[in-house]
Amino acid sequence: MEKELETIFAQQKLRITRPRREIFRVLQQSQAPLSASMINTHCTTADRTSVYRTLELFHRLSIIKSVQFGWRQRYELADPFKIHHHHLSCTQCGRLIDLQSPEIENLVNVVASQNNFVVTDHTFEIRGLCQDCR
Amino acid sequence: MEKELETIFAQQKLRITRPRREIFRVLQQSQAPLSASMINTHCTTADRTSVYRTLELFHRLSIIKSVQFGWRQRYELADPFKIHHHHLSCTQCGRLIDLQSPEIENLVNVVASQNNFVVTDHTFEIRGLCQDCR
DNA sequence: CATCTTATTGCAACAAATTTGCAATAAGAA
DNA sequence: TTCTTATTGCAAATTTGTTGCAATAAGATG
Repeated sequence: MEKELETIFAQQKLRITRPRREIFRVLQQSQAPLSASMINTHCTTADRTSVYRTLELFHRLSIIKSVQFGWRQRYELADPFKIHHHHLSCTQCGRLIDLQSPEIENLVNVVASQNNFVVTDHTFEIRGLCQDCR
Repeated sequence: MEKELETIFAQQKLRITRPRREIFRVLQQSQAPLSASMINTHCTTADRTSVYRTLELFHRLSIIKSVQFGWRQRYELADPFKIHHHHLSCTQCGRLIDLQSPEIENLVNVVASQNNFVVTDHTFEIRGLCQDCR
């Protein structure tokens, strides 16, 4: 996947730098989505400022996507860098269940073409109470 | 819909106050989702603090929901107060197209019951380039 | 309608999160 | 190895979000 990163960067005169590598790795090694400040604390070398700037860059390049996490937002790697999935999220205990569904992928395409949209990404998330908390 | 508000509040010893009314109205009159600070500037009487507190309260009561808007998150009225819908969002120009789809609603229920989940809310969002920006 | 209880507000002071300007640094092309 | 310039780190400024608390005002009650 570092391979893919290089490809993306190569073109638009962007450089693969140490902070960018580190932030990417942090995101990659995390199971759950992370908030900006969590990413911060996981980065030993990259400066706070770089984290924010990199996060925005990654988002613009669709390398990461942001997802709802409780009342706030967090980030995780996007499609080509992670197996595409969605979330079932328990509002009580915070549990996050990954979910894959061909039907959704399908629906995305149908809806998009109906609206003349070129899809780059999508999000599907169900919030509620999990088995244990219901 | 003010009617519904009253019903919700009546029970749990909550009061319908001026700031709460104002914030609700601001949300109601807005086409697009608003950020906390946008809501702030639209409120003439309610204090910043009240806005934050009210937003959290409304969220807990499922009166509003938060949605992705570009890189950040914004709020809009939830189901009973607005027709349930999803978003097609253009990453280029920021355009937001409302979308309704019975299939999604359906899928939500199927997936949820497969996982023993009690659904309280869900999000579906497609990001990409709109007709004009593609 | 006056009164009483207490949920809610506004404010001021904090604390945390995010942004900006800029000189120093280091990718990566030549 | 050199050179260009994208990117970084740092310090300072802003913007966002939070907390404690006395003052206020919903709305229940008589």
